Amino acid sequence: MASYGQFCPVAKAMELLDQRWTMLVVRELGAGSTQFNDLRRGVPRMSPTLLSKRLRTLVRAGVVDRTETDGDVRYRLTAAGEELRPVVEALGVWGSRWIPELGEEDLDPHLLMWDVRRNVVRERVPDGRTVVTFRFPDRPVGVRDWWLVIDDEVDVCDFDPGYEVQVRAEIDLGLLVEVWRGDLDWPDVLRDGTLRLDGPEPLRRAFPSWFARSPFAAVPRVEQPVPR
Amino acid sequence: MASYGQFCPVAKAMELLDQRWTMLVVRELGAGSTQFNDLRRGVPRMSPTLLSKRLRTLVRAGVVDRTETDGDVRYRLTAAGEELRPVVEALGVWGSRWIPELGEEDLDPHLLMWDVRRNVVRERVPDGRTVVTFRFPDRPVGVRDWWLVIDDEVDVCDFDPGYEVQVRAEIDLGLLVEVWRGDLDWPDVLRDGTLRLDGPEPLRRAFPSWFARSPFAAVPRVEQPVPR
DNA sequence: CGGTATCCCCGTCGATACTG
DNA sequence: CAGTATCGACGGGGATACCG
Repeated sequence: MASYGQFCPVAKAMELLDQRWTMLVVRELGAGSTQFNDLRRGVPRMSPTLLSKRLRTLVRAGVVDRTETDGDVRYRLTAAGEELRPVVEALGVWGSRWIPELGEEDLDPHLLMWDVRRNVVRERVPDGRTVVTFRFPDRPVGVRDWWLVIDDEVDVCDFDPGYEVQVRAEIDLGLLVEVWRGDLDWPDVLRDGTLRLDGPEPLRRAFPSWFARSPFAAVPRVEQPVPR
Repeated sequence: MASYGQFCPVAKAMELLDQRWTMLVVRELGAGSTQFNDLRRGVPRMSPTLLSKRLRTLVRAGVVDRTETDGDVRYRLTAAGEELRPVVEALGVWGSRWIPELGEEDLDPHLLMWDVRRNVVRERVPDGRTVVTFRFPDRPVGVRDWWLVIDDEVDVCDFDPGYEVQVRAEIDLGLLVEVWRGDLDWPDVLRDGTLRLDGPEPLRRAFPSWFARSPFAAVPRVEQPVPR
C-alpha cells in the first residue's frame, strides 16, 4: 500500500481503496456475503491468495471484522466499512451512466448467476420448490446451462440437479446481463423473442417478477452517448 | 488498465479509477487546475511522465477534455468528469472520518502551501499587496520558509521575493496541516501559542479569516477513535 | 510552459496446486 | 470450508534527464 505522501483525505482513502479488487470485495461484503467462499463467488477472477490478502488488509484498516467461532469464519463490514456504502454507490452510479459498453470479457456467467441467485424475490415465486433453467445458447458447453433451484434456499448449479423444471429460459448471455444492469427491460427482451420462455403460461407471465435487478438498474442513463 | 472481467458498474468504474494517482488528478481538476504544471503542484510526488500518461487515459475515457489553442494547453473535466464529484466527495468524507492519523511522509509543505494559496479569501485580505510568511520551525532549511504574496493574484514562493512582510506566522508543519484538514481550529492553535503571529494587531486578528480550509474540514469526525 | 525519453527495479498479481 | 504455498513474469511506476 504505497503512500501518496499527501495529507488530503481523498489521498489517504485511496491509499487503501485503489488497490486492485479492494472495492469489489467491499461491494460483496456490502451485498451481504460473509463467508470466504461466498466472497469468492462475487469476485470469481480473483485468486484466493489475493482475496485472503485483501481481507487481511481491510481488517487491519478497520474496515472489516473477522470473527471465528467454532471454526465458522465470518467477514463483516465494521462501522467504517458500512460508511463506504456512499463510495460504492457513487462509483456504481457513475459506472452505470458513463461506462455503458461492456467487453466480451466482462460477460461472466458465473457472476451473473450468482447475482441472479442473490436477488431472487422469494415471496413472488410459488411456494415449494421451483426450478428454473437458464440457457445461454451463445456460450460453450459447461457454462451454457444453469439450474436455479428455488426452495427454502436458492441454489445455483451448472449441472442438472435432477429436479423437474418448471420454466426454461433461453437468451444470449450479454442480453441477460443488460437486463440485469438495467440497460434493457424484461418487456424489451420478451417482446422481440430475444428471451424465450418455456413452461406453463402463468409461470412464464410471473417469471420476470421473480428476479430483482442490479441495485444500479434504476440509475438514469445518459441520453446522448459520449461521442468518441 | 486490467479488466476485472465483470459487468458490474462498480467494477467497470474501478478499472479506470483504481489506477494509482488517477483520483487525485481528478480531484485537482475538480479543484480548478487546468494547466499541466498546476496539476503537478497538486500531485507533487507524481512524475510528469505518469501525469501525462494518466491524463491521456482520462481523455480517452471521456473524463477529461484537452484543448490546445495557440500553444495554450488546458485540461478540463467533461460532463462525465464533473459527475465524478460525488465519488471524490464520498472518498474525502470517508477519509476524513476514518483515516485521521497522518504519517510524517504525508506532511508535504509544497502541497500545503499550494492548498493555502488556492484558498485565500481575497476579499477578506486588505486591498493592495499583502505579504505573509509561514515558517515551519520543525522543517529543514529550504522548505522551512514560505512567502505568500497576496495581490491581484496570489503567489507562493519558497524564497524571499523582497517585499515588505505584513504578517509572519510560525507553526509546526503538522499542526498547520491539522488546521487545514479541520482536525484543529485556528483558536485552538492561537490560544496555546502553537501558532505565533507577528505583525500589526488588526492584521493578526484578521489573519485566520483570510484562509479557507479544506473542503472536508467541516466533515463531522468520529467520536470514538477506532480501537486498533 | 508542457511535456518526452530512458532505464531499471521491485512488488504485484495471476496461475496453479495443495492442505487441515 | 478456509485458506496456504510457490513461482514466475511483467509492467507499473519511480527517478532522472532532457527537449521544443
